[in-house]
Amino acid sequence: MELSDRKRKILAAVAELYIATGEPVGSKSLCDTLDFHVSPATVRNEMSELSAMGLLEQPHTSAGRVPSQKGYRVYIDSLMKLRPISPEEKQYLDSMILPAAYDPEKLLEGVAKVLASMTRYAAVSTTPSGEGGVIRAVQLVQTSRRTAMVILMTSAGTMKSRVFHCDFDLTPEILRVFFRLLNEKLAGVSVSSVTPAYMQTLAASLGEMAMMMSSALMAVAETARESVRSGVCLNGEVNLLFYPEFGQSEIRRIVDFLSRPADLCRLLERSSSAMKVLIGMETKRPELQDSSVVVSRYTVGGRDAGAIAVIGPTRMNYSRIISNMEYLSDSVGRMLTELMDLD
Amino acid sequence: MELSDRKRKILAAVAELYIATGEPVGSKSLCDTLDFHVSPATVRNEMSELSAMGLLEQPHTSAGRVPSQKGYRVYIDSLMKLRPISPEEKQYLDSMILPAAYDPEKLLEGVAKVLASMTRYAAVSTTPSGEGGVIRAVQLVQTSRRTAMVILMTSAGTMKSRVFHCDFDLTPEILRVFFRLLNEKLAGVSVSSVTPAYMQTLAASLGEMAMMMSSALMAVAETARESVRSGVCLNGEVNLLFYPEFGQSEIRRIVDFLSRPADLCRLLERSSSAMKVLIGMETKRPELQDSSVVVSRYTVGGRDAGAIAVIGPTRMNYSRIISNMEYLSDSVGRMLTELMDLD
DNA sequence: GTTAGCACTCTTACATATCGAGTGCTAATC
DNA sequence: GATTAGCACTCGATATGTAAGAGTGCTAAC
Repeated sequence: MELSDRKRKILAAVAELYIATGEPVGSKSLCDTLDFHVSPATVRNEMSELSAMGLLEQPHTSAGRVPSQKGYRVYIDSLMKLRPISPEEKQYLDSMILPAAYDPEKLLEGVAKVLASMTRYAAVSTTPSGEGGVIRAVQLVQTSRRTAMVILMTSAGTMKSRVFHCDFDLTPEILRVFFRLLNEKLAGVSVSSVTPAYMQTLAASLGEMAMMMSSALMAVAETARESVRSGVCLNGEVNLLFYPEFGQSEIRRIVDFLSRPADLCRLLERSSSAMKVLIGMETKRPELQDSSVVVSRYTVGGRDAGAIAVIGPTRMNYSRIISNMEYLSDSVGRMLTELMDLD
Repeated sequence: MELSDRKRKILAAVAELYIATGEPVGSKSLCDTLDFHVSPATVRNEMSELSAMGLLEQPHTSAGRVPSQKGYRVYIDSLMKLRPISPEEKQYLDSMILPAAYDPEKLLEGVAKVLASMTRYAAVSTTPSGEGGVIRAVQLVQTSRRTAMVILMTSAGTMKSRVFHCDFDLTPEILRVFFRLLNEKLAGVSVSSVTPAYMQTLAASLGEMAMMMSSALMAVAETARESVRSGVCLNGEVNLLFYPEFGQSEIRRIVDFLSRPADLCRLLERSSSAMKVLIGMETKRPELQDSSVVVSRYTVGGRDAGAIAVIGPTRMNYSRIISNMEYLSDSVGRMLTELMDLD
């Protein structure tokens, strides 16, 4: 179905006005915002046709129009003008994420936080998964008399740490021996294969040394497990309170959904395009039928690695969100790529 | 003012019934729960007197009674029976915090999370502050070709890490030299004195070495700064949505308050007793006039170090919360004390 | 001191009336 | 043929009125 130029302008104006105010848009107020002169009656005729085409809908007969999901789709895909990110926004985003730039986990946590505070919606980020990568190095540092930290780096750019405790006093000597041993045995090994069972067999081959360091071995297994899983950071759920279209019960349902990492991850799954907008039921989740999700995937070293996303009401400021997210996922990708130093 | 035994029982019953149901309690339903027989009329007379004493109040004339802030105070201070924590609860709490037992930050984060999920209220925890402590050790570990992690441990039991980036390739040799240097210069130095300015003067004394490692020096200053500050972990704000006495606007006000770490910290400030219950306006915060806060401070090595807290409606299940929190703050204190190995 | 009885109060729910925003349709106009 | 003014109509929002019900306080009897 063709859309006349005027219809396109009207649809865009309805979308933008509704996004800005949250009120259904009537023919009269719409006329004021159009850049060409027509009477409300004409606008009414056009809107009536847009309704017939399924692009606009009315909450009730005597109310103004609101974009339908299909309407949003058209608006986003072909009408919306992407407002490029402003220098101030850029600077703000940079200042918030740069301090954690070299620690993937902290970085993605920071990204979720800044995204939530900037957009005033709920934000999610996933840390890159080490799946498919191999262990690049294991570090071992004493942190107190009987505790030490294991740090495990993978070729996929992940870095996980864990502190463990021993029943005897650690010495630099012990740590050095164990460090050499760990790296000998594990460097180059695929992360996913380092399960507790694998560590068990490794332990068996170590003789009495293994007994001493069983907690360390378990800590390594644990970091490996965490490296494989991609972590999910959630932030700003409470921002949803600020949108009157969400009642308490809706927010509860949404928040409940967001608190289930598995479901959340499925929502962010990789797709053909880096940027994806899911409107209402396009999410295929009844909990999100009145929400939209903007997902932007980032790449590390040219490979898809994780995603950042924003969840808010369908009446979302897509143009602003998208430009901010493009910048952020780009930054994240660059930072993490730099960390990998594949060279 | 003396309270007859019967009045005490009635006040306690009103409090408990109201806490359980959220509905103002009337004389009739109250009669059913009392363990002695009196008629509703008698109960009414007693309740009327309790109202006159300011221990109960009525939302409106034709409604049941609700404990006043003073009423809750009396209930908590002298009527409430502390239900000891159950083995199942203990096990659940342990299972959630043990994995992170040896990392103060992760531990307190975990505590806030488990506290929120267990109580269904909002939960806060503060990480121990290193203020007044001295630097015990600085560790330096390579994490990739051009990045390394600084880990700073203090005598107060804090441990902070940060990854930094260099413009040249790091070698074990460089790190070893720099490690020795850092520990020579910083071990035993008071954490609070390690400001960026301090690092500047330190750098000056290092000659060309300093130029190379300025990012490392800044990272150390940064970890020192973070060690001094006690971090605040917030969790479960959205749980407040489940209490009908909070409307959207109240929740918004509360959440807004909770998002200001400085204000939040003031609320948790140390006090004479380890466990403190603040009811409504006792918090001295208008945002929390309908909320209660239960604060439990934990000690590390015998010294007050931080706090965990729960924020919920005044109609809070104090008895359960308090016993859970006692156990948790005790566990945290013990774990962190073990970490310090002051010996 | 306790209790039954009753009038009174106040909230809640439901029905009814009114107002107004916004529409769709028709007929006149450009 | 497209545009517009005019107007009847719809339906939500708001206000008002009534009835039901929960719970009280008071009085008088036990």
